[in-house]
Amino acid sequence: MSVQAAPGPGRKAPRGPSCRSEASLAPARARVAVGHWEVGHGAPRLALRGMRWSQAFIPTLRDDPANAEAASHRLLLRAGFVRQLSAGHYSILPLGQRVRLKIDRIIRDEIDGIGGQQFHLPAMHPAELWKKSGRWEIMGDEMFRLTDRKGSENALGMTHEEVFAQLASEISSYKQLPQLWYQIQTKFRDEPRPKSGVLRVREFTMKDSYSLDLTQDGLDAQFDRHHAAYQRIFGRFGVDAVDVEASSGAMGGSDSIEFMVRSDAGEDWIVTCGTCDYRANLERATSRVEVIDDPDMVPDTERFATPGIRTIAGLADGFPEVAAPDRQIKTLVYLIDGTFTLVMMRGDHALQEQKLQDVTGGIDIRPAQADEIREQLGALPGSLGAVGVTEHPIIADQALAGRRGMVTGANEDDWHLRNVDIERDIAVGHWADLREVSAGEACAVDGGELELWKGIEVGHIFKLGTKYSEVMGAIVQDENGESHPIIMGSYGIGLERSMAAIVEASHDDAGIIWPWEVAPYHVIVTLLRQQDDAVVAAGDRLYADLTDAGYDVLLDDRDERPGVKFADAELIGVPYRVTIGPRGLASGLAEFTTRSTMETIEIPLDAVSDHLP
RNA sequence: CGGGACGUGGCGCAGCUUGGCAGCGCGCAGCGUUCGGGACGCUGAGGUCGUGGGUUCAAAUCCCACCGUCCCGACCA
Repeated sequence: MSVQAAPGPGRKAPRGPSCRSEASLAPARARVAVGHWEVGHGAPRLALRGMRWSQAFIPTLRDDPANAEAASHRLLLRAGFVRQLSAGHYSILPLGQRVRLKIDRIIRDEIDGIGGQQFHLPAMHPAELWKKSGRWEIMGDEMFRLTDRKGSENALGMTHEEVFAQLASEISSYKQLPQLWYQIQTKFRDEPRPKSGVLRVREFTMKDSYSLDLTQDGLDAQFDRHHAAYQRIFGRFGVDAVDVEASSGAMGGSDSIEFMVRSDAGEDWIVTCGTCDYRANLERATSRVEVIDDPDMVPDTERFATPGIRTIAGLADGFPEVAAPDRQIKTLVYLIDGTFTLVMMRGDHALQEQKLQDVTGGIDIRPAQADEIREQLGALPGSLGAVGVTEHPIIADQALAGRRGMVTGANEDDWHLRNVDIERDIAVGHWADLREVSAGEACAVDGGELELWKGIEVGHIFKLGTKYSEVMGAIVQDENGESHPIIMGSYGIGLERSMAAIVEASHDDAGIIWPWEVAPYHVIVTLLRQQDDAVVAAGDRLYADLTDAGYDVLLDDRDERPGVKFADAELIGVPYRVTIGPRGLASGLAEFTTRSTMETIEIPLDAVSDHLP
């Protein structure tokens, strides 16, 4: 049995002998509603209030929905936590909302705990604001834009640096700093491809905080406090969120740390060392490159015919003595904001495009097309090289520094050059780390073996600097009367994504296993034999007592067979189940089942709360 | 944006090749039997077959266009 109709307003308890239960429940509910809603820092429990399943809208599905690949997608759908409205837009159902509220409150608890002040900013922003920061153009198609009746352009906020920085322009003295501002708001991003249920969507809730400081030291301190708060937050979510070095991407900024939950449903690759604590996003990760023995001196470069050869492997096969892959220069061509740019990698190394974007500061980066390359260089990919090229910028990966005796394309199809001495023969404009790390390589820190795994980004903190405060005029005077732009930091956590990450990390074949602090209910009281007055009475009493004690309790009072109730309880993932049936009740006993282990013990009915956290 | 698949009661699907009463399982409603791991019987309710156009006596089925959804890739605070 699964789909339950929502009760109409004022509808009474289900049929059956429940007058007594209503009487006993009423005072408990009223007290819970006012007594447990407000939660201070370090509150032991985040209680909401109880519910009878017979009146709840918990549309569980008996079968797996089609079109749901990721475990979190499948389970959140099947267990009745979310429903899809359209691609990238999900309705959060009551169970999901309870989890989200708990996530929300844990976040507020911890951010308030480091001095955060909560705001609520508009989701829709005037275009001018984004034009001022330059991001009206930078954000491109990823920003939802709309025109109002007056013809004014607007955007749906993807993030709120601009709005907060504009508010910060009202601060004029160092005496008002530092500040920590945050909000929990809906963000809109026109993702080209929403996927994996609630993991990658176009409309989602984010906690975004912004630190405002006079000095770099102040920023560092707030950054570190956030780092610690995030570790506490994800700890309370019950997930292992690994903090990794990251690229700050299009946001600019320096230090950047992402919090990643390991999952194959994730979309980021993370590199970790097996023997030390080095860990980084693949977009940023480095590794130790073995030194290649080069000749001290090489003769002048020399053309040689390479008919039909277009690949690193082909050249290495054809000329094994001179053109091993680590002796070749791979020349890639990119258009970086329209500038035709040569990018050189060692033949056996791969380019990490995000690194290229980070070092060039480019916004629009794409590989050049064959015809564009032929027009500029006179040859097609497979025969390209940078020797003698002076009219285009050349960026080289640092693994090529100082190399001699290299082979590269001659910018003429079917011809290559040998004896290339990079410093001597190529006008490298910029050296940088551009190489993508592979699994099994040696850690740059201690030489340990690097591992690659997929993760879900649930949080990201980074140091913004003064970019937004400068454009928005958030300038303060220090104690000497000198003006300084406020130094900002930016810190985000995705709420629904966190909910999905928790499910990814905590489920089994039967369903979700909610960690205690984020569980929609702490306990489910499962009644067997709905017709048995004694069972109903005992259930009502336990429900009232536990609710009274501050637990979130779901009373499964549905007239269903036991198998259905057990299966549903496991599916929605309530941490503890208390089963009351006529068999045990005769001797005052109930069954107590722990969802995570599925262990069941018999305990006295009046001792249930002794077994709860 | 490129490649692939799909769109038929709430969910999962068949029917389309070969045009002719819109079906099945689950779920839902009523009655009865049952009741500690997704019961059973009987009786019912529920569908613009994604949308628009075309072909035809007749379209879920054939043709065209569009829309939507999912998967892979590109993309991506």
